[in-house]
Amino acid sequence: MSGKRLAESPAGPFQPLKRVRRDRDEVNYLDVTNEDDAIPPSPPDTTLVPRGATINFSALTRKLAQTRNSADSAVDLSSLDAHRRQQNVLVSHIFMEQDFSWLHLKHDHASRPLWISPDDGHIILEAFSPIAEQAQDFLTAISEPVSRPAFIHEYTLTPYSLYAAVSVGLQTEDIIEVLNRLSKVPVPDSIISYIRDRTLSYGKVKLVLKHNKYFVESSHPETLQLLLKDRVIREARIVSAQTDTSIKAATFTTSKAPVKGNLVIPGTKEAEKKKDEGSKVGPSNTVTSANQSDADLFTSVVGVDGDEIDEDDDNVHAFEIHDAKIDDVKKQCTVLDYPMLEEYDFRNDTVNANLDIDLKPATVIRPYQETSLSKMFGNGRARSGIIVLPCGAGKTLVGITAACTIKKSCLVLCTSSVSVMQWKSQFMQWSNVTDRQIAVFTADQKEKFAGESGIVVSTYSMVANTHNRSHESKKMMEFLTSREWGFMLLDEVHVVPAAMFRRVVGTIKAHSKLGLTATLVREDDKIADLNYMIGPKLYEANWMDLAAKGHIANVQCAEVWCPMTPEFYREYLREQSRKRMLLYCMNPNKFQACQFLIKYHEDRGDKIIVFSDNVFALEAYAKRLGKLYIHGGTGQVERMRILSWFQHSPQVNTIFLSKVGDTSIDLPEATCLIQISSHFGSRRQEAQRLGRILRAKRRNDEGFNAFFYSLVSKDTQEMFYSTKRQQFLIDQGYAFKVITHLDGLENLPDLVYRTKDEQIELIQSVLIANETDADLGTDIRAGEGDLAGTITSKDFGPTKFPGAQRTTGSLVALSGAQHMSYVEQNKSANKTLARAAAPVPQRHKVFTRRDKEMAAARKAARASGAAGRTG
DNA sequence: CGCAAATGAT
DNA sequence: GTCGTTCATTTGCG
Repeated sequence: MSGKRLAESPAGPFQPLKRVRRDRDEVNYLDVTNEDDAIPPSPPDTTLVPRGATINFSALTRKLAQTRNSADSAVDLSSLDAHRRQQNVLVSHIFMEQDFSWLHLKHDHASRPLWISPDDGHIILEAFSPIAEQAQDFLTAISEPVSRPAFIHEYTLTPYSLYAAVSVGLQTEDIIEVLNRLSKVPVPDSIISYIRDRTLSYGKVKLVLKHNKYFVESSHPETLQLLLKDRVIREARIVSAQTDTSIKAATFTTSKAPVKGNLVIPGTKEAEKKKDEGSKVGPSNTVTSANQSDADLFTSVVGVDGDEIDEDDDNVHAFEIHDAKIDDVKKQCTVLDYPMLEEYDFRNDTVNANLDIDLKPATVIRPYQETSLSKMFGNGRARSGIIVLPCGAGKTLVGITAACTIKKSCLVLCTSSVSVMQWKSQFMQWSNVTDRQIAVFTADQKEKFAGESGIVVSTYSMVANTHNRSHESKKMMEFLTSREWGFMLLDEVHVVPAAMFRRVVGTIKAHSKLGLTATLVREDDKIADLNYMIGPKLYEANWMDLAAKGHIANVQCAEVWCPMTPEFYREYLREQSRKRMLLYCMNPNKFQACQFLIKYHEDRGDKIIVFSDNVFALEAYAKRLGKLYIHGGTGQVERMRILSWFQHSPQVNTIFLSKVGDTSIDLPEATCLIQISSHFGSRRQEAQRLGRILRAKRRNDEGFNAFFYSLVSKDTQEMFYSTKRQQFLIDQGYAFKVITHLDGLENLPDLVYRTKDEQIELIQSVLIANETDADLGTDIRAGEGDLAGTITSKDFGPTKFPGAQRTTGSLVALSGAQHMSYVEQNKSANKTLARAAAPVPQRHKVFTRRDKEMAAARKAARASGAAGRTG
């Protein structure tokens, strides 16, 4: 089935090849294989890789991921030869275009896991290598992961990734050295000079706050000299009395380079040890577990002693600059290709009051959380930067731990007010922060913390908003902007590059910033801006690794191809693009597939979330299948009620969600996710949705899986979008299966839209709804309140409205009293509800109440007719 | 509570 | 490759 997909993708991944070194041909390839350290003829068949490791790795690795499932079953030992031949045929034409076979393999290349492309700095990691995990640690530090499916990982060296590498303390020559040790071929000169060039200028300059003064700091005085040649930077400099008296004007203040010292990140094993040892504190340069693991990497992989890679110069040099000109200097440094790292020497900050918080004793953080934090606090200061962890992997706890390490005033920003509340409660849960120390700042609540220092949790829009501010907000904003913050925590940091939100970075004075996100991708090109706005990416977890270690769920991904029924496809071809969407969403085959999957997983005991971007489709599906749903129009109270039913009641196992589910709703545990409408190709959204089922609880059970289905109508635009959306997940190593037939679907009792008549009815309702929505739109909504297309989930629960009058009105509208065009559609909707309600053996009280209300409503409607609506 | 306006992501 | 629609969020006001 995957094969079919391959065949159908028009261009395939192999088409857009760069035409490099066309003169290369078979001869060169043979030259290499004839060397004494020729590749062994037996598996693992690395012989394929050197020729395949040419270009367009992304496409290749992605395709490998997609075909992995079929390949796995197809390849056993007996057919390995056939498989290899097949692979050769598949990729052989590539070598005509580009060939690196002139690179000399080291004699022991088999034990080294890396291939490095001389052209573009792409690095291929053999993930099946025994030292792959250590190599991966190193690669994540120095390069960007491009694609990480099961066996072959691809990384790329970029200026920013090297910037990040330097910022976590790696030195230029060490990077080259380790790379060389891991590589099957000597690191190409082009790559060496690339690394030297970039690391020479990047990460050499730091912005440090010391005793409430800003310093531009560097280990290299000549770099500071260079920067001072720039007018903007020169004018920002404060020439202190001390330097004035010295003979040379260009002398900088000099001090010992900082070491991590006895800084202990709370919640780590180190912290435990400290507690046990009591007062016994080692020498200032204690080796932490994080340092230890780094050392392990270098010694085991590289064979270099830890001492050798220590910083060669212990002195740092600095000049002071004006507080007010920080932004200018930062910008200018970026322009000059010397982006500044921001570091906060919080332990020596005596000006800003300490905040007395700590993690609760019982709180222990996970290894990868510790690793990410060790990147941040590696040298005893707080580095600004971004940490990327999948949803459900405990981003919040990382942020809280960071705050508890810095122990200064802290500002937390998130996207929605729901998140604000969650952050506050998480702070209360994991740390010993008191109610007086933590305050929230939203439209509803405008608090200030008591005392010198504290935590404020707010939203981006609250801080970014410039006009139309209420009096209270103005006062609060003055409070926020007037003081210095030790730590700014940016939740969902990928939103910050947006025009409005990026203002907050400028308006708030924070000494260190930490951005958290699960998906560091945007569909525009603004994501790179984060490098200078917040800082480099300090750590990015590999989803597959976390899943393998049981921290997040193991997810089975599948794309279900639903053929369009002839009637729907005819209309699809005829309609304009806007209505097309609705048609392929409402495809009866998709409807049935959805019903089948829900039934199947409910029987297994799964909790199921169904996503639909399209609200009309969302409501239609939910009503037809008799499930609860939430969309943007659903009130806050209603949402909470439905979510808690979903969480606690064994009768409510499926809910339907619109885009609201993407962010800001803290969804309870779910183990199965179905997408019925995902028409725009947003990788972030797809990843975020998948993240909804990653939260691990029962995940340590052997063989426990979560399920992710994408329902796609065949031969429509959806196919294109679906592929685009999946890219992020495929790069994370997820394999999508393609399902074209659901076994047993035909035999499902109560299968919806089984007959042609019902399908015709559906298509008519779709077309009519489309028109009426466009024509009547707001008029009807305003006049009738709850029209068929606009009612929300409140109709399923106890109604919020005081009298039965309103309920009656909405149901009369539902049954289509006012427009003939609604009759067919809504009669069927009512029938559906009634039918779906009846056969369920154990009724939740929600439904019994609803049944009663509906019965009463019908009775009232019969008795009073349309007149009843006027109330 | 409902509305409008602004903004964001696609 | 680009264009634009829709649905979501936030805020303050009446």
